[in-house]
Amino acid sequence: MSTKFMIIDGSSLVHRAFYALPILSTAGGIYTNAVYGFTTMLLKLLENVKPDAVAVAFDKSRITFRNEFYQAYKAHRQATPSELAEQFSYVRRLVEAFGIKVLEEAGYEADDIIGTVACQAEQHGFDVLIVTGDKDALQLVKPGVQVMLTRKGITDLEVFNPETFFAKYGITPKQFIDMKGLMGDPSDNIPGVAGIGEKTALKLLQQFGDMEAVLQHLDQVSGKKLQETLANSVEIALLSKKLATIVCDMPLAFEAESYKFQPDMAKLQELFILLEFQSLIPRLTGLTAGKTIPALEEHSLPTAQIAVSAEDLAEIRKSLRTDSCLAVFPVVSGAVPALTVDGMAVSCQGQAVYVPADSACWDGILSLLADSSVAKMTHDGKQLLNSCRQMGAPCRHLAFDTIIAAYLIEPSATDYSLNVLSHQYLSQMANVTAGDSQSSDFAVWAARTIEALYPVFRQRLESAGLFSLFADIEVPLVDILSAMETGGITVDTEHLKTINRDLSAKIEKLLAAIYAISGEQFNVNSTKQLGALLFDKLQLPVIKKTKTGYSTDAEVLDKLLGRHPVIEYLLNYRMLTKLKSTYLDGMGILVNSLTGRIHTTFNQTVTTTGRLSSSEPNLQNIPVRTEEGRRIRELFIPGRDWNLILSADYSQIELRVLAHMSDDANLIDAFRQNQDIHTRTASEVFGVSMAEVTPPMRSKAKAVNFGIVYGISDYGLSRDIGVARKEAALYIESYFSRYPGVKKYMEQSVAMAKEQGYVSTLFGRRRYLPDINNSNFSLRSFAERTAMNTPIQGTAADIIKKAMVDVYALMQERRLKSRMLVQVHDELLFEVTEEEKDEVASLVKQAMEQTVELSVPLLVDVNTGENWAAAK
DNA sequence: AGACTCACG
DNA sequence: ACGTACGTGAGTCTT
Repeated sequence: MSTKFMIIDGSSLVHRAFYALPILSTAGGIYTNAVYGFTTMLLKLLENVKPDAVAVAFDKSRITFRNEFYQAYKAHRQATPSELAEQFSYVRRLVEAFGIKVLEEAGYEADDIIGTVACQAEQHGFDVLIVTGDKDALQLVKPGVQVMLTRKGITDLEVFNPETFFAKYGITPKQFIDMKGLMGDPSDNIPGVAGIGEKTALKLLQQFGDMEAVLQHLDQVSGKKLQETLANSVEIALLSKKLATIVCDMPLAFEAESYKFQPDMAKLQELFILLEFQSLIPRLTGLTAGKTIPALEEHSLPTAQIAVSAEDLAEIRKSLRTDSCLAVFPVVSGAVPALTVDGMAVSCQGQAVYVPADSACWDGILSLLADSSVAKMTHDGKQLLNSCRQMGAPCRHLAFDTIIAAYLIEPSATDYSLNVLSHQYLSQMANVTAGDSQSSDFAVWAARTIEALYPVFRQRLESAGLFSLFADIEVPLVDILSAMETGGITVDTEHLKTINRDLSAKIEKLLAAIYAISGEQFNVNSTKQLGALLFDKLQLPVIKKTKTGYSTDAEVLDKLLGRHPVIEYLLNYRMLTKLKSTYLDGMGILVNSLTGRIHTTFNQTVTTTGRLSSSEPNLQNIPVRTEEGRRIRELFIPGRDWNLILSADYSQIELRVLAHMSDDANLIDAFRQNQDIHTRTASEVFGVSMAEVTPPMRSKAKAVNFGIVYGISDYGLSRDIGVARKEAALYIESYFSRYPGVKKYMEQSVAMAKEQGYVSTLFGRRRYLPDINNSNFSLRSFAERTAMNTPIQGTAADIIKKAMVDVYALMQERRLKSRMLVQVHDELLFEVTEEEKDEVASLVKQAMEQTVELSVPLLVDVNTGENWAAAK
């Protein structure tokens, strides 16, 4: 197989690109259109030609040896515009990052270097390809040397070999020089013989062969006039030919090794980011595949099952610099706690392999994962860590998770799949195997894509001030959530069955009573049928309507209480069936039959505020508000090797955060004195002493406090506490006059959102509010309330997340057996041993209260019990 | 798939 | 005059 040598006329292509593309510049004002055009061409060439050796030649100066004997050579050329001149240094840096040798010599044009190197390479047995936009280079075509010429623009390319050249021009490449000598070339200021054009030159050369032959046999030239013209122009003809001749014997040493193409992926990514070539980054990943590392080349990518040897992994390990990351992407099936790992793709600087779990060098992969000196990046680190926990293999030093990065950059997005991210951030086409995340091809693509996304995300995180939140809180939390999911929480299944039987009996009785009172059997779960009974047959007053009919929700039923005996039964029925279907039946089937535990999924990228969410089952909405509901909490018990459930919850964390962020003196005072905040608010709003606050006053004040946190509106408050809107407005006015700092803070939050388009938490987490200036009242109001609520809810979320990181680290440090089980926004749940109970209680309380220092103290209540209900 | 209802913070 | 309290997930019925 022959080896390919590609020589590019950098000067020519950059000029072409500059004039072919509209002026582009980065946000920082760097002009990039020529660099961009050149880079896309270079990438395309590397992809299509797959050269083994590459060089790029540049003109070094305007003055060359040709000026020595002909001053006017290229003299009338316009000066390079500064917009283009500035781009050459970036082109050079790019070429160097690509690991491509740059050629330039004082006194010579790029063409001469190209001619010289082309001849040398051809003599060394290379297949040479010259790429240029300058037709002059066509004279270099010969067996073993092809010229690729840009036609119009920069994408249309035409390849010439001796045959295709002759077919097109009817002369040989060597004669091309004679043509130019005779005709001249106005663009280069080559004079040529006056009065000889293309037709005549062609005729002469076809008859005589070359210029020298023409001049020696002037007598044989047809036409007296032409003979005279030529005779008078011998010197100028020979000079013109000399000017047009590309030098092929410059004194240049040829070292084949120095032209070997070896891209530096890290440098390239850096430059692409700098120049804002995001869309080109993924093209880098294909560059070196199976190319530069011989050990990998043998098992050439990307076939599905790749046998990888220990040496291959050693190569990867070798190419891992201390500041570089290993991208990993596991292929898994099933879910926690019955997860199977089929294999894993790993990639380092574009060199990727897929290793099946049953292959000989799987241990090599596991040792890479366990090696804390090798930083890992992945997409969905929790999945990776769950996989490792499943195998009982440690995975150390998770440094970057693209799913978390994408979430922090854009928390309102709903789809953080790699496919979407590569499209969104790398402008990459959808991966064809994307539907099959089980496939090894997908995994290899995924690992490379993660690497390509890394610099983009890293830069975005840093420029948005999100990196510390990312690296110090969110990424460490990934491992903790994985541990919590894998560990699970034990459920008392016997007790579950008992409660379920009990509930079923009660529901059956209620159902019978409902049928008896209403005089008909119907589906009570159907709001449509229930509405027909209540509002058509029984003629009860319609309190509220929904889009599709009558509303029958608890609020409506509450208002109908006493108007008909069936209402009370319905309310109870609703409550009990909810408990049964969602919490007993629904959760029951999710208890693992082997471990007796439930393994929820904690989602770290769902909420727009920064909170976690929990699903399958949702352990963050286990009933607590009613007596019947609290029985569900009795089902959550410590595992066999533990003794107690410990619960630690922040007291009024959101209002404390508000006190801190608003810097309201009155609110701060309330918390510094550790007063009952709702009583204090009642005293302020109603203008009475705290001792005079009555229970209804306190309850109203409590609603006001909630309203404040949610982004208050008189309408919402009036609806919640059942007073006239005017009265609600009065409470709000009164509140703000007593807490002016809070009022100012809320106004600032909205103003900030309107100005910069987003609001942020104490830790820098952002939420964008595109509707904040919308002319639609409803949408705008919603955005305004969000602007008030998100910094508070989000900061509280930041705080408990940071506390989890602190608590987990301390528990590991002290090698405690007790384990963190669940997070419920302001509460952490643990299973603890009797011996560790006191230590964990004080450790947790301390860590949670001290994780951040606010202008008011954080207060954590800790309780233990034999189950979740008892730990209150 | 969307609406409704209801569980939690 | 406008018309929603903020953030979630799950079960059930209807279309």
